[in-house]
Amino acid sequence: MVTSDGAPPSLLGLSTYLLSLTGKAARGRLADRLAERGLRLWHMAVLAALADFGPHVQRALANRLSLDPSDVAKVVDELAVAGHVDRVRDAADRRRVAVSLTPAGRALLAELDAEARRVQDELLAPLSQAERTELQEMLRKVYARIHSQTAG
Amino acid sequence: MVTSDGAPPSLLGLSTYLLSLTGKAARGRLADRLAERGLRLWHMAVLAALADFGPHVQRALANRLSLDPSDVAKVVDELAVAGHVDRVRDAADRRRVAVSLTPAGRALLAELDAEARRVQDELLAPLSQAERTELQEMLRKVYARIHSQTAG
DNA sequence: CCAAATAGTAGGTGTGAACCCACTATAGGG
DNA sequence: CCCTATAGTGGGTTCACACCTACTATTTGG
Repeated sequence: MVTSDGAPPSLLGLSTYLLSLTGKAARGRLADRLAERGLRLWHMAVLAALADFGPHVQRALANRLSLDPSDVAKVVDELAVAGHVDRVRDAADRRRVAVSLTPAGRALLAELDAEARRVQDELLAPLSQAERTELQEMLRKVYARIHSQTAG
Repeated sequence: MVTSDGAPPSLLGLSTYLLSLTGKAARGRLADRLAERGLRLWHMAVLAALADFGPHVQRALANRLSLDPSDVAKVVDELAVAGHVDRVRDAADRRRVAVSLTPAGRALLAELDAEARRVQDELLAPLSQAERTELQEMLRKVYARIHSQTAG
């Protein structure tokens, strides 16, 4: 009867599985940091979208982040209550709500970004700088494919 | 007001985030395939552990897979009902239950492995063979670190 | 000017995952 | 022989996430 530990090699031979394990670790650690501030990953994603592209109508946020509009409403609401984003009703089309970053939101995002980089340093510690760059590039390629498939 | 789509670059610049996105995609696709057979990832993990290391006492499975013993019981129960594993009460220590693969279970695992490789080919399509090998190695290193940290 | 489409929102559903506790059966040490 | 530890198990909790539906307010096209 086996008592030794260690994950099954036949699973670790599958990049799919390895990717899902490391992804889970990355997600989990990042989520933990965010949870300390009462936030979830989507809060950070929304802040990042606003920082990168400026104010969005909620519908646009939903499209960009591939998140359900009703879930966007909830996330935005929480961010607004906390003072990290502003919501202003569009005067021309009163159905629309423009969401924009507040200075507090921008500052928060900077902190979250720093946290994420700390998680990253910790997670990718066994990799050289060159390897990290390579990994980043490969993941980008893979992500681009996933994303285009999802969109198309 | 922004209307274009595409994820925020500031997120895609974080390997942590990319890893979590690609990991989610990998996990999701694999889980979908498994779901078609009424299985979840843990079922596959248990089958793989048994195939790689032979029969386990449930406690040992729990340790190896870092899964709660009570959850192991549930997964093993489902596999046993489906005829993929055998459970036999240890004669020497009647508290223990030895779990082993049945031929059906071994066959199932082979199919699941093939599915996983198909998912992998699809997911890693944008990468060359050399890159896939590199990715695999890097992920292994990262995983090894995660695993040792969790264990220690 | 009305019908249809659209933006936002409230509320609810189902699922996987990660835990936790209590309980039974059994074993083993003092 | 009893006390404690251990294996397995059933049951329940909490959480994030992905969805879906119904409804209001508003705009727009015919």
